[in-house]
Amino acid sequence: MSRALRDSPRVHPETKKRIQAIAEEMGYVPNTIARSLVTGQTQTVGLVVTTMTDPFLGSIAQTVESTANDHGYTVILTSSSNRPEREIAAAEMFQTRRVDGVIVTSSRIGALYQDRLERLSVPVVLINSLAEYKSRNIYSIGVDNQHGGYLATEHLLQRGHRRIAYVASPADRSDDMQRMAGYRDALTNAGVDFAPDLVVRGTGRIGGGERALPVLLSLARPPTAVFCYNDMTAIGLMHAAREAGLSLPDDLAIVGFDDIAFGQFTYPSLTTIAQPVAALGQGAVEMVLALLADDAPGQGVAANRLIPGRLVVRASSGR
Amino acid sequence: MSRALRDSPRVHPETKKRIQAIAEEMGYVPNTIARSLVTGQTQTVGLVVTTMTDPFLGSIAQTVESTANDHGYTVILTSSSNRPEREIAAAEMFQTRRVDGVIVTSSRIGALYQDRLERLSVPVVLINSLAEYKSRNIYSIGVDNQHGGYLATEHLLQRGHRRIAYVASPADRSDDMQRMAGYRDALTNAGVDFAPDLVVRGTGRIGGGERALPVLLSLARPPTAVFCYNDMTAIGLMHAAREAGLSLPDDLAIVGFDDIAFGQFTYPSLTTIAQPVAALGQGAVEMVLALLADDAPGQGVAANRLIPGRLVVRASSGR
DNA sequence: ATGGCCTTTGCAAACGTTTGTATCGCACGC
DNA sequence: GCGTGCGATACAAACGTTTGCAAAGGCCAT
Repeated sequence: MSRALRDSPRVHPETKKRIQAIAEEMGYVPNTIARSLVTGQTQTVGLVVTTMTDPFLGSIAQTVESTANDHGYTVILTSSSNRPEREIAAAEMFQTRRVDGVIVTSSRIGALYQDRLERLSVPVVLINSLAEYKSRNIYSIGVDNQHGGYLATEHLLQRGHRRIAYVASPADRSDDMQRMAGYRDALTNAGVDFAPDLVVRGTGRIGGGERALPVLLSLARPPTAVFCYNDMTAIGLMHAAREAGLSLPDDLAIVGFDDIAFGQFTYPSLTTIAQPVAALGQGAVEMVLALLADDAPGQGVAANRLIPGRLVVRASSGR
Repeated sequence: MSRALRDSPRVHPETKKRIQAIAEEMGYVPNTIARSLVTGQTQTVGLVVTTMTDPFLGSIAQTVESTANDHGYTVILTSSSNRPEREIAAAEMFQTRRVDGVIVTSSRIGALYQDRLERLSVPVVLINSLAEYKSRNIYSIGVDNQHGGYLATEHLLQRGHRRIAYVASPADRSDDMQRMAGYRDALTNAGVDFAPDLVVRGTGRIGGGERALPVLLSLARPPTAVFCYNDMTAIGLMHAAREAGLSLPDDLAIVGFDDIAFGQFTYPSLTTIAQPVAALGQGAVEMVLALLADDAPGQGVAANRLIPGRLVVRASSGR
């Protein structure tokens, strides 16, 4: 009977119609569980996200869910809150649930975590993160952070700024390092010396940006412009600057990274590097699917991808 | 062997230890699929969210995932984008995947959709939404919208405002109607006549707030204060007002609803009604679990709940 | 030595599918 | 009348668990 509802070669189209009608009438609903047990496929991908509270990650989750759905796959959601034990637990859960693939966003992939992911022996695609070491079944897709950092800094340089600070993310995240590399490249290209004291470590969240302001203002020669690791940081920084009575963007020009929707509505509106959100979410799902379809890994759709970001000029970087 | 890994009564603790050690050594990972097939429980709840892009819904998703996880349940995510056909598809998917329960957020539950949900014959808990008609297995938890609307309006009245507008959500959503009822109650209580032209329909998103401004300003007697259906609407309205050269909050006092994180960082910072996000997400999961544990529906944890919101006073409503 | 209790071990049914193989009936062309 | 090919029909194994039942073995009190 399963043939009548799915296969074609062996069963006459008309009989198929008839059986489907009867099934419908009886209120028959196929049981994916049983199906999965025998086929060894769950038509399921696991998604790990650090926090859904961040609207950028929310957008990623949205496109991942949507394109997975379009391909007949279901998404199992876990949020790690950046806590390693939750990440490990998620990996174990994926294993017991026999997901067909895994997508991880914006996490720093520690050795322990990577080990777990590898042992799943299903395709793993990292969005905006890098594995610690090369691995057979771990692939990645991400924005070109270095290029983005370059664009942002170049933009500020073109506006005439020479003392440009960088408010970084917490630990040594790879995306942060790359954005900073782009920042340094742009400075060097313009003949501006890199000054280590102009790099301040934030948190990637609003509070980090707020706390960066006093540090920057206390410098002997404070910056006239700041490139921030992400929009949340930039928003925190702008907020603190306004509280401190600074006039934006005249006293301090600011550029963020991500292009979250709110950037348009901050005051002043936020100049930023737009992440190709749809391309990232969609691309990640398509990579997983290609790898499942046994496409040659590392080639075509299944190749690691680096997608350029786009400078979005608004008010916070001056006229 | 399954007894050794789970049950206690029949197997000696020491033997249990030994067997677990061997299982560990062999790299044995239990197969939830097979387990579900025989037990008829998937340890899974389906979550329907209109869009993950809205940070309020992201927070809800976050707490739902987190507490479900704490109870050993896994979350299957779907976002409906408010499209009925996706909601129907989600309900069908939940059925084929045999989820143990379903949580739906902020959706308007049409008759067709409700019918599908009912046919799942598993507990369904609605967050901030109302079913069209009573049903056996559909329960709800939500913020007390009417009370919230009352608090917001009362606050503006206390600030001396008499012409207070309301920017509503799109269709006849029940939460919108309740918030507006609270708004009217507060006006009546203060002896202020309700003026229908002071109610403008928005979209629940930023654009709706932006488009409401010209409508309000074109009135013969424009409002001096506005209560908005939600924070996104308020942010759009504030943005448009600033663009129009109005000085906030002096020219226009504004109150939102939800208390999304960004409200602290808008300019001016946003006075709003805080939703009890954690209580909603956690409560919804606990209701599903209580209903699964066969607790008497409608009583104790399994009773429909209405949780009060809280007025958060910031700058946008004036001093 | 016998019976009773407890722990361990073993076996098999069941869950709801997919999938391979076998059988059957039937119409067709030779 | 006979092989051929095709669609329908039937049957059974397999997927990896849980769970009930039976049997076996050890220990103790009688």
